[in-house]
Amino acid sequence: MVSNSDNSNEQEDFPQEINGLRMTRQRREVYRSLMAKRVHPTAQDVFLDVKDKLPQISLATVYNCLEALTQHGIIRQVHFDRESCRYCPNLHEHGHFHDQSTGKILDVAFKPGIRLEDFLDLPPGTTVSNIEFTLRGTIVTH
Amino acid sequence: MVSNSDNSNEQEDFPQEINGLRMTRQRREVYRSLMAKRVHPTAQDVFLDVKDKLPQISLATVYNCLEALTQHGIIRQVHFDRESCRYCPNLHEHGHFHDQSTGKILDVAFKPGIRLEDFLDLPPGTTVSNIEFTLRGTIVTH
DNA sequence: TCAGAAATCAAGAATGATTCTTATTTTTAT
DNA sequence: ATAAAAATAAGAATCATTCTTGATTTCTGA
Repeated sequence: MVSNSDNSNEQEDFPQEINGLRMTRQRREVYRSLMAKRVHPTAQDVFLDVKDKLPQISLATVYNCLEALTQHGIIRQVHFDRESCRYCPNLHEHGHFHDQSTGKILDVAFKPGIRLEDFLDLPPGTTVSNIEFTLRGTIVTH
Repeated sequence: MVSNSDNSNEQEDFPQEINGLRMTRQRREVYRSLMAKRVHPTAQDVFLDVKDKLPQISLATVYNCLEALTQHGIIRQVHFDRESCRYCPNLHEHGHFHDQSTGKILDVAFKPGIRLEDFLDLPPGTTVSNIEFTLRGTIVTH
């Protein structure tokens, strides 16, 4: 492995730790890539992007980093059917719209103040810990 | 292959065709299984269940049947993260709740008359062709 | 009714995203 | 500075799903 000894000191403008997760060189670049592009990339996409900065990084490490970031609540996974998992650094509760004409994936916010019970018939006693809301369609601009 | 010559006549109480899809012996049993149990089974689950009636059926055929039924709008796929795909014969617009204490998956109806724009900030010009709404959590019964 | 065409099926191989394993390197705590 | 713990790279393994192929069944039109 190439020397990583400057790992923790290189980036003075970046926290050493987020939500209790140590920001290693690899995790930092993976997170940076997600924040900079915001295109809901797959692990493969992130891998290719981060390679410019860290040419020796492996795909397995990208998966490890994405998993660690997800487990610590720093990013979220986004699933469309059983396609490759995508990642999103937007932590606000929101859904995702896949525009089938452009292929782009957009964040879709919930109306402010709305609660699940306002639009869903949930069984009584339900506690929801995780929500995934995905839409497909097209956008007509004129 | 075991003779299938009684294929189309065996079930007099079952339509020969649904939404333009010919109901073969295999498709009929797959669909029957989904309708009878309503537990959102995986392809593997359906395979094991249908084997009682059609011992010679293959997993690939179950996948083919589920795909054909899905393509003809007779059933729907249900996805939780990247777990095995599950299948649902309820065609009403609805979401799915995975109860993490029991492992059960429940259909969750939308409030009657509600529209997406009522609770979502969709970009103008959006046409939604497909919705997937999945929740995880627990239910407290007392 | 019968022959050829089209559709369906079974079985197993192939695919592809993700996870796992292991050896190495880096970081942390003493 | 050193031993223990954590993280990484590389490639093998896994597993749901799809694909391929040859056999079987169903359909269509003489």
